[in-house]
Amino acid sequence: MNNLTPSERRYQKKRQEILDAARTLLLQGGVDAISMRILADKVDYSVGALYKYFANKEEIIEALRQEAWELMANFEPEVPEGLSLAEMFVLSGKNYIQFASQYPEHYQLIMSTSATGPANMEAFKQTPDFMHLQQFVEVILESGEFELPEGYSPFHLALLSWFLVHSISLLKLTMMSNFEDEFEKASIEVIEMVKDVFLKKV
Amino acid sequence: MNNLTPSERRYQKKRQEILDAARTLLLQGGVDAISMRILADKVDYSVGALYKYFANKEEIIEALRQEAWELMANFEPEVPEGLSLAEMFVLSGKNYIQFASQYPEHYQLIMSTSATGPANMEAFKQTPDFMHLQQFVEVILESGEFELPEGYSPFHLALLSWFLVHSISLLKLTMMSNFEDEFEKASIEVIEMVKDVFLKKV
DNA sequence: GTATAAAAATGAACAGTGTTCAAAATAACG
DNA sequence: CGTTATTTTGAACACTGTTCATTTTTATAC
Repeated sequence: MNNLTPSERRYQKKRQEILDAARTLLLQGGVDAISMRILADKVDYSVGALYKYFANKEEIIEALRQEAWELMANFEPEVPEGLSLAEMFVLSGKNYIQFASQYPEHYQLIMSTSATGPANMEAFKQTPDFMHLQQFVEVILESGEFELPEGYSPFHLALLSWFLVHSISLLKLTMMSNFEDEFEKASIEVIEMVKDVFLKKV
Repeated sequence: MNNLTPSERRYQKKRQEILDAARTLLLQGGVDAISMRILADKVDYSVGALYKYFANKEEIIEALRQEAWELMANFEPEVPEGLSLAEMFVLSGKNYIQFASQYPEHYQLIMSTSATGPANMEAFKQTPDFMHLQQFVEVILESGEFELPEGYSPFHLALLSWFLVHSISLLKLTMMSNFEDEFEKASIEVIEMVKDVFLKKV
């Protein structure tokens, strides 16, 4: 069941302990609050010892970013029954925004990916969350509830939707943080307008 | 004409000199490249002397941010004659994105406004660039080229447009920097789709 | 159980960062 | 010129991430 040597087990345990402390610091004061010395204090270690478990600070942050991605992937608030696909379109937008609000540091960590982004458009399209979004958009279009103007593909609508929720989530945490409730309300109205304007005319 | 004392003139001149050097550093390596010691070197000053001209580093950055806002406000690429309002809608989106591409450090400086954002929605609406955008949207709607679904105001369309160009500009500089051309192409198609879907049906 | 070899933890040191402040140099004014 | 203000300096403080020789701990062999 456990084919690791005792020393390997201890190693992994300590590594996780460091990561736990780093996550606590992240949640307390954002990514800038993660300091190697403070981190060493929290896990009752010397500074230098941390570098036996992680090559550098960025590797710790990268591990937390990975965690954040998984957190977002597994974030699935309850979906009420009996909704139309168009209504679910709005709801899933709300859910995305809700995740960012509920886990602001995690969300910002995910989005501050200045280092490693997708290598090309194809790689971005295969990002789990965008792929999921595009598939959902395709379902709505095939159902006939939504209708695209001539010359555009589901990809365009998925990208539009992603721009929306991405913009709203990030702005809510930064520029619009002084009036986030008012901002979110207006933002959701915008999503609803997008829904209405893509609804198939009878 | 010049009612400043010589000492005041020298003071302002030196202040500008510091700001010029700071701008150079900004353009070379982004906001993180602005270091007080390096800055002092560039203007041939001691570190401490800088603090007679600016209270702290953030005040220098804030001054550069102010400059960046003005730069963006005065950024008006040539507009071809004989375009329809709908076509101008797409073009002004392109122009916004072009500014961000042409002045990436300035644009990111503007958008990294985690410190000072508008105090409330009303203040945001009166931001020069958003006000300009909303007025333009109103013109298109009044002309009859665009048509809104029932229950929405020009504000909603202006906000949607702003979300789009904001998202595209920022993503192009960060997450999608590995394939910015491909990304911009797809992004503009999204803007065109938004144009098409709001076009008044005959 | 003890000696030996390997792995891990330490704490000082290095090169940075923004900021402060007493002391020295310069400018302004009577 | 002498006195008072102002300006400039450079050292110091409290941080930051990272490295490394030295010590301590753990694992292995006898």
